[in-house]
Amino acid sequence: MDNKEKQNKEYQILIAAEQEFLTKGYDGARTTSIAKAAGVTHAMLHYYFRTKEQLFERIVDEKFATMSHSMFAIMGDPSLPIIERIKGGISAHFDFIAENPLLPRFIINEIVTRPEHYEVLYKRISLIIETIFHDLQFEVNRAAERGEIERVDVKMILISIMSMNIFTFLAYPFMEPLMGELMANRDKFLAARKAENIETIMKRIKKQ
Amino acid sequence: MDNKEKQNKEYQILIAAEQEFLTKGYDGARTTSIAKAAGVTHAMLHYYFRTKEQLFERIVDEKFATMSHSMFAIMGDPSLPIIERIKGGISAHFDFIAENPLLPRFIINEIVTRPEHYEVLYKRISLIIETIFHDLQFEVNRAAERGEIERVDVKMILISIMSMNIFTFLAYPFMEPLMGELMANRDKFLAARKAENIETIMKRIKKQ
DNA sequence: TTTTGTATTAACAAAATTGTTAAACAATAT
DNA sequence: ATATTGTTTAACAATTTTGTTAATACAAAA
Repeated sequence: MDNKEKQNKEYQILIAAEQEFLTKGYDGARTTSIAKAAGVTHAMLHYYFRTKEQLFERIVDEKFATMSHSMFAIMGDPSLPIIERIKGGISAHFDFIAENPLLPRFIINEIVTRPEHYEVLYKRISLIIETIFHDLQFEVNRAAERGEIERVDVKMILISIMSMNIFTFLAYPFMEPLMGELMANRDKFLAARKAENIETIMKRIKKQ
Repeated sequence: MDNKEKQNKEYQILIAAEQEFLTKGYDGARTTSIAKAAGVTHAMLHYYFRTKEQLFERIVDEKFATMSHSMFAIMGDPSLPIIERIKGGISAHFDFIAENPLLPRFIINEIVTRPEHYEVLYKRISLIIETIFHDLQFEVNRAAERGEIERVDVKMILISIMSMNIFTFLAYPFMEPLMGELMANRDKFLAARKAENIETIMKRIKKQ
């Protein structure tokens, strides 16, 4: 985004819309509120995007693309030994969500409340997921044959990784007031949580 | 709920409201839609509950109570050996969420979008959590001294348990179309997932 | 059987929210 | 300079949604 874009009203509306939709969801968002935050009259919003629905679609598309990227992060670096690769994958995925902490709730709410809209999208993401699965499962099987790790179902491991990484941010506002000292310092907590997630998965796959 | 209650219009409205609020959230819910589902005119809804907000409060109170119960489930049976106790706690917590699969999303959305409403509630839940923590941490420390398990931070373990158990249901509609065979049969998948969560936590706390 | 309180309906009112339009204005090309 | 095109504003329209009210039916108590 160059300087022109920053002053550009259309762009300002997109920025404000992203914030509004991510925090309040489609139903909770108000086009007037978005316009106000963007510093334009609400007629401008309709001029550029016609309807609330169309503006929303723009944000959804971008957010689903972002989510695809987070899937790639979990894949790790294929040139590393499998243990290091999985460690790196967990860490990269965690960092990715940390930079997009509002993303998981947004995606989940969308999918749950309007599943019918996302059939096309599923096909795109399915391909990514299948590729990651096969590649990782192949490496895991080889390492298991060499006796380095346990023979595990990679799909289950990936679900566990996503669960622990994503839930950290999904439930953060809920847990924070409940956990006292443990979460007093956000950065410190997140670092500890990332280490814990890695440790948990490592222990799950390592040979006893 | 006896037969009278089932025919009772006030009760019918509560049933319909619960369904509507849990699936669509406060903003997405419509009082007219609730009234229609309950088989009454929407004036009746206002007659019994005055405002949408008050009707919502009723549902929120009940759901937060349900959530407190889920916390107790995770505590397990204190008369069992620590390993069995934790296994039982994970299993009971998983089953509890399985019976209330819409609960986590509802609670998280509420807390995130209106944190200011819940200060009173936090105090109540904090007490529960603190009690569970101290009791479990005490048992874990004793078992660690006897060399049965690793010395671990129970708060971290509990967060991991909640993450894996809750995320299963939070993201189910999202993962289901992506996972093909693995999730073809819901009951089978849930059983496998529960076993995986228990296995993961056991490996995390067991002495190598 | 009168009275009293509760339940119910239909019509209406108020507010919020999204969306439209005509006219003014600015920028740019011809 | 003027025509053209795109941008902006203010006022308005339509719809949806929540909430109210007056009239009425009904059931229980006095």
